[in-house]
Amino acid sequence: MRILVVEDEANLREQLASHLRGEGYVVDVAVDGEEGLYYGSEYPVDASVIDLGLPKIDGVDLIKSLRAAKHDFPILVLTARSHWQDKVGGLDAGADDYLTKPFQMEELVARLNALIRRSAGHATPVIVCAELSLDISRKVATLHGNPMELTAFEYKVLEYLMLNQERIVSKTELTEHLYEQDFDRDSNVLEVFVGRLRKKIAPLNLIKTVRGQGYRFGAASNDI
Amino acid sequence: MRILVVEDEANLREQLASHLRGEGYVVDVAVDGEEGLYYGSEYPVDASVIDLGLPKIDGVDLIKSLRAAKHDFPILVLTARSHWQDKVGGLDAGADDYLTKPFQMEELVARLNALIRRSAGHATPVIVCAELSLDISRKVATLHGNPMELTAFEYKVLEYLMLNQERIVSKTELTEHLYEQDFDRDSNVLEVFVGRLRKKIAPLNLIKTVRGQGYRFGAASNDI
DNA sequence: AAGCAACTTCAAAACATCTTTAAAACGGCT
DNA sequence: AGCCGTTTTAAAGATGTTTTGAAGTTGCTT
Repeated sequence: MRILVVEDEANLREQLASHLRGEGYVVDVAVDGEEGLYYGSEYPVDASVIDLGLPKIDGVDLIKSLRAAKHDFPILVLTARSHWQDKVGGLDAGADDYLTKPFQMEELVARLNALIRRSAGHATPVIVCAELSLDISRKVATLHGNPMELTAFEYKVLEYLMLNQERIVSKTELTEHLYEQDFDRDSNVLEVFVGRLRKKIAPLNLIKTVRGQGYRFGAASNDI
Repeated sequence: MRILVVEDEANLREQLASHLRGEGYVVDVAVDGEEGLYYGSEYPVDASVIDLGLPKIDGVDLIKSLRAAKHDFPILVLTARSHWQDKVGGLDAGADDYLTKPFQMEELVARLNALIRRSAGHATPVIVCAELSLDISRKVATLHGNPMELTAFEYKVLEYLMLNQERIVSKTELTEHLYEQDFDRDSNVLEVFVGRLRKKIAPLNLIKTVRGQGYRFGAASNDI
């Protein structure tokens, strides 16, 4: 999952970036509203953390611009406690949630997780498909009731596919959401991971290949 | 479908070309306005992506020249965000849509798809003919309500025929729009594909042969 | 009936995807 | 820091599907 962080204060920015990377997210960082708008338009971000007090373009204006440009990824705004009233402006502009500084990283991660999950159309933190279920908040997959042994990357691939189930997800889309930008276009890593996932969830045939287009996760037997 | 890309910046040009090819388009690339005018006049392009800031002939002038030469394929212009006012000049010159840089490839592809479809005279993304319907945006054909299993090329042929339904489409026209320029003139590939399509949509007789001229797609029983 | 255009069938070539393997990178540990 | 086990990546070969070329058949048209 790709997160855009827009924060001018260097310290907090680095802390956010490194913590989110540690959680397994791909992170783009922007130091001001202008850069934020650029990254938001250029990359397929899944969610964003935006500080309201920003140079060049103010946080509220950034959110308005992003929404005007039809970018509908979830936005979590950060406000200083002394300006907590600002949050109303942020939510009005199109943000989805807010957090007043200072805050706990755990809480930010939890909220971000929830936002991403809901924006993919899942109300609950557990996605179930046949005998396989995925607990997004705990980052655990369960097969036939037993927790699966997945590596970090296997989990990420499975999570992305399950969050977008029944939809064809191209390899390009997967790499864009799961890797930092400089990624070798003609590598076969994803095929290897899909292969491993298939082996682990066998005999369930939940990950279908749509030749020339990508993969589609789902229990549906009929093609699309 | 044949797309003309006119973009001077090498990086973006290659990205555009490879992404569009990945989407199944035939792509001609031009590095400046002069080349753009040449390709636009020489090849039967279905749509074009033109950057406004171009060497030799400026994007706006290129569009004017193309329109003056009665080329009426849809044009999508790209403008830098800092010169967003340019888009007005582009649209005035005869462009059909615009996108400010930076943008996401998915959006460009979606807009291009819509432009091509509308220029063929279809307002909605789903073309229906008898029991057969084609969803251009999802690239899926449906027969009697069931999704059809079409290979990439079968789909392309069907799409071209359905977009130009009731009109006689020659084999030359099909090859020019569906293949890169170096194509063996006396191959019978198209006959093979039309044969396969007919078999798959049988018993519907929607693809008629007009001997000596080409194929005509449509439910109409009377000849033209 | 001859000539030509279009159709059908089949197999080779080209291509995308999958599998396997091993090397490289990483993380935790002393 | 250096070692060891694990995870990720690269590479190469196997498999399966799609596309193409070729040869033969059908069937209009004159």
